[in-house]
Amino acid sequence: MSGNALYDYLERLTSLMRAWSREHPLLAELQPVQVSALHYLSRCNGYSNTPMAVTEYLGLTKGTVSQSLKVLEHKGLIRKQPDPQDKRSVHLELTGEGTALLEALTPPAFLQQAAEALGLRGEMLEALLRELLVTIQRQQDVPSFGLCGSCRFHERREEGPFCGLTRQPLASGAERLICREHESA
Amino acid sequence: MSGNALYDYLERLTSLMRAWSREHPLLAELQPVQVSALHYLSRCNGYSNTPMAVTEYLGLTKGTVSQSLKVLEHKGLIRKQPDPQDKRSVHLELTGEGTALLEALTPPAFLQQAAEALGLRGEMLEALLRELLVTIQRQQDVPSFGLCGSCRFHERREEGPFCGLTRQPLASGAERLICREHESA
DNA sequence: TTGAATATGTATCGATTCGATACTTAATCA
DNA sequence: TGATTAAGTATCGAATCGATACATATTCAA
Repeated sequence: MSGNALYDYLERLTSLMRAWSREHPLLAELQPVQVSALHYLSRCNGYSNTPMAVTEYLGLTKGTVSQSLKVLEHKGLIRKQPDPQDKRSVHLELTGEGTALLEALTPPAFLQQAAEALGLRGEMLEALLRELLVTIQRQQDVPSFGLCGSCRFHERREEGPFCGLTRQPLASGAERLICREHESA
Repeated sequence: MSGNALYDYLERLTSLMRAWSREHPLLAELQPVQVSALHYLSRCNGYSNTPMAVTEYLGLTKGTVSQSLKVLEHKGLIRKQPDPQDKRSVHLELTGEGTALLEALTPPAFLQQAAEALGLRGEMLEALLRELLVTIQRQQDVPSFGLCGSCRFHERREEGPFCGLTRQPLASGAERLICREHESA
């Protein structure tokens, strides 16, 4: 019975997010899934900004995502850069316009206000939600899409952060970005 | 910065729910929004099972919802009953098939398992999510869709529960159902 | 090193969602 | 009684989405 109320609340929150997204003037011309893709692209690292990574993150098929990305590109919110190593692959980056749009509306004001009103309890909620996600990922063998700095391949060297999987040094600040290759420590 | 991580986690949870829904054999032929509507209809009271109530709950337009409900009816998952008082209005009830489908898949197993693994912390998460929703509703003047028993019109009389708004006695068990007229005490 | 298997990404099709608009019918209220 | 409001449906066009098929590039084994 306990998980049932959790599901109820998440359903309700989803509905509220949808209503908010539909009413917001900046988002009226964007579909919810496009906003999700933009949001992911703004928070992931250079290994994780490909169409396939977006596909895995959103839980859709690559064909569907390809279409949505085409729309975003056509609207001037993202830009495609061919991968110098793998000529099949493409990297997606936000344009200035895309970044500005996203900064103007995330996080949703109604969420931020409510979280602030909860104070310490809001921070606790955040921590518990995070714990729930980690638990799900461990139980379900689902790609974790965690932050680079919390990965078991992450090394803190004297010269700076380093990825033990790709054997390459990382830019400073990379620790806070989402990585599709992330594996819990 | 605090509300931002909250948004990240909710986005990720939404993606996980979508992926789960797409992979589940019983849901393969149902759209996520149809599942949401079914779920709502299974948890609301007799004042709240109309197309307009579903529209408000989901944050969509009545035209859109009308179409989705037509699909659900055509699939034999819900049934329409004309309102005896208001001849414009229609009440929606789940068929046996609809009830069976919903019971087979809610709450999602992966959510329930993770919540159980968290134990007491899972219950705390539930309570905090509930608090977040109440806070949002108070701040944003959004319809609360709360449980009948927590409404300021709810009366506990000797003969049984009673609604002070419609001035009618309620069936026992009604306290646990969602009401579109709900107002916090 | 050649060839099969695999991976990334795109194109197309049909069913569905979704908002906008217009419409019908019924209830409400002045 | 008549105007306004409300519930619900129908239709249209744009977009999502999954399925399928396809082109290109990489990998890996023989």
